Amino acid sequence: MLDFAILGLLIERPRHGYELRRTLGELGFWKVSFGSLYPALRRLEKRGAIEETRGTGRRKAYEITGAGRAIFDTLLQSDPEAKETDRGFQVRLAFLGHLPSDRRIQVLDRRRRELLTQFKIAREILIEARSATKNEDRYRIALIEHSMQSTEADITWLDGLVAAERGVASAT
Amino acid sequence: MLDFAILGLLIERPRHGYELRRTLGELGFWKVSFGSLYPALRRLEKRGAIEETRGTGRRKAYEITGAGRAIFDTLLQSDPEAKETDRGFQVRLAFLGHLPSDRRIQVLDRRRRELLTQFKIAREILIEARSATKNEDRYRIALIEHSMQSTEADITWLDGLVAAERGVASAT
DNA sequence: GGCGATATATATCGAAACGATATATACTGG
DNA sequence: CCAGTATATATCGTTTCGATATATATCGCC
Repeated sequence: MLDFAILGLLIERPRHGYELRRTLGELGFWKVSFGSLYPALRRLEKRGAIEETRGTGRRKAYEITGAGRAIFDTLLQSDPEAKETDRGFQVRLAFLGHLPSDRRIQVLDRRRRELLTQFKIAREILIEARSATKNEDRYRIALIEHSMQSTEADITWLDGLVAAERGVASAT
Repeated sequence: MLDFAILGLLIERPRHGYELRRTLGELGFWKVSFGSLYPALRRLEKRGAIEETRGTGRRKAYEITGAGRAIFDTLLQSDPEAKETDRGFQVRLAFLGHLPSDRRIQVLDRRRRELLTQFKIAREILIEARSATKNEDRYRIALIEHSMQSTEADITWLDGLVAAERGVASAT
């Protein structure tokens, strides 16, 4: 997934390592560690997906190659029914603009179904936990409740994205 | 942090590996993989923090030792000002009942400050991103907005926990 | 009662990511 | 011009992941 994210950012324009890290953090993904980033760049280089070109000063600018674009496309088009991590979805979402509108809705919809399942499971667990409460489990209960609330909010947010997408799709 | 979580759960009662994994997932932490869990158990065993005792059938029940309790306490009491990951906080929260009330508020408060910083940073980034919009960055903007909303909701939730804690503290 | 399907349970492998740390260079204020 | 901070690359050991293998227990059902 890190590879996917790096390639996606490099499609826009060449960037150096430190900048990739910063941008990744700014997208709200996660602040990837150097111990992840630089090995990832070596990896992509070895696969011929990116090329190093000297930048100003100490910087090494990286450019995406044709092969890199192909890899990005494969990842972008990959099965919308397959399971995905939270981070995986975030990265996919960030580059969703590269897909045609109907495919976008597919991706959003799958995510919605996943979250709904999670929500239902959490609800079951909460009922269970509440009935077996030992008083000092207060914070455990709070944790489960909060995870439910977050999931619910995420679903609502997704609904908004789908609605906006349909609006755009029908307007064209 | 996984070690911390395992010890915390084993303090209540002996559990076997699979059960630990399930419980960890139910607490809304994360569904830890077997490739993390079983090595973690070996690690803790080697440190003398836990002991294996045959359970029914194929199960191996693990019990916490005195040394294990000591390690748990050290982790629990560790510097409330140190940086912590999201997961780290979650685990700490789950076992917050083991701390006295005033220390609990400290932990919640530190987290609140961290989230507020994150929120402010996200706001800056959003302003920046909006002004530089290239239309198909729509989903990127949405991602940042959503991360802000989530952080905001988390802060509100924390405020509720602090209020409840103060209520309990003053009621005693 | 038995049998097939599913759930439970432990384990391991290679790859990926983490967190800490080292080091060098560029920028900035006094 | 020089000290302090921000930028930038890199690597080390450890942890975690995701996939997969394998064995046992349990449950539905004819």
